[in-house]
Amino acid sequence: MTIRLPASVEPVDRRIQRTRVALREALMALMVERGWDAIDVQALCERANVGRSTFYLHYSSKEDLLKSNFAGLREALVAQAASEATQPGQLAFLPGLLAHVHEASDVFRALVGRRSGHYVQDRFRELLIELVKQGSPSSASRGWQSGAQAHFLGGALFEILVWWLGSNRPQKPKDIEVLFNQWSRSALGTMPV
Amino acid sequence: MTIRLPASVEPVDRRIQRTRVALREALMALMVERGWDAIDVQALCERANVGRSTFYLHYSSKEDLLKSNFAGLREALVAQAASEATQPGQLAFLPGLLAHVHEASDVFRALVGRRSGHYVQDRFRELLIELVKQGSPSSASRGWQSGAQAHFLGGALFEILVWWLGSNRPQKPKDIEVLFNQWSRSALGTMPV
DNA sequence: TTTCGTGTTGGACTCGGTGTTCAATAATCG
DNA sequence: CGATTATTGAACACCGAGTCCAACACGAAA
Repeated sequence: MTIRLPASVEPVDRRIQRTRVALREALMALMVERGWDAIDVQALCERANVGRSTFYLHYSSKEDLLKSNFAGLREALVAQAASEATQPGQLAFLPGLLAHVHEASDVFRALVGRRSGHYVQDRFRELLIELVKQGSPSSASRGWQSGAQAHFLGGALFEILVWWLGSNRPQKPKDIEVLFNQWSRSALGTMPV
Repeated sequence: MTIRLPASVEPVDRRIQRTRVALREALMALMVERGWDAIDVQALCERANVGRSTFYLHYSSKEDLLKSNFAGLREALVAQAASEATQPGQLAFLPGLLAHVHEASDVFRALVGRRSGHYVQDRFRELLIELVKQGSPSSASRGWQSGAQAHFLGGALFEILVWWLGSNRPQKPKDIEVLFNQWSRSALGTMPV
């Protein structure tokens, strides 16, 4: 159930690849141990062993760096959701997402936790909403309500994850899945109106 | 249905009151016209016509200023929810909240919109979650699930508001209320399990 | 291997905002 | 009125962002 990240293909020069990988890993590590807000470009470069001017040759800011790495996660989740058997009245990508979050829980805890910057959370929330929008049975969304529905479910899912990762009691991914499916039934249109 | 803000009582000296009010109003105005991120202490003081050193005598940062003003909104909403007739299976504060948001929609659009800082959004989301936690029928929350439930509903509500305020089509508060109540039924425990 | 092109480096520099201090001043309260 | 307390603005040190550039190092192709 492991989801493989980017492996993007475009760049040619090894030096470019090395610096980008180094910066990505530095970002992950620093996010886990410091939290987003406490990261500055200085520290990023020191950890990645990269010149500060080099950083700006690749990214315009730490936000830019994060955004470009998110694209990989996004693609992985979308692809994984597409290959999943679609149950009616459930979100296809949910099991995969939960498993992934469970595996890399320290990273996601950093992504979403209280110490993590609000910028990061926002990007992640947007990602979830978009996943819901693509993955939910469109039969239940009548016209203008579909946008609201995606926001409702995406917001709920995001906050459930926040709670889950912040909770000291170790719930299993399946527990969360059951809980979410149960609570979202009336929003997913499985219920008689 | 207008909700009156603070009018907090502790301070005595008029000068203190004046500067605090001026700073609050400057904050609101600047949030609407610039967005949270683009606000710095400098601008806050200029707009409020207050010395910069004076600012730091009252608040340690713009975050601090915001937080202390949020407390007022919070109390107002809680009080208003308490005076509302509690329907089973519905959130008591919802109509009041929606009306308030509808009235001051430009402020809330600034609070929650894309240009608004992520910090602000987070504070507001926390507020909603706490309101849900207090206002939801505790009968439906069995043990450890109650925290998850509050997060689920709070997150969903927050995102619905984001969508509403970002939507160009003018939905009425009542529309949103109906929508939310319908979609949250299975999470509020009104449904047979 | 050599050469050419390109990525990298670090240091210096400007810019802007932060947070603090202090003595002079102004307003409030009793 | 007089004592108290808040406000002011200027000066200051500090830090991180972002830019620039000449020297350098490394990778790719010949």
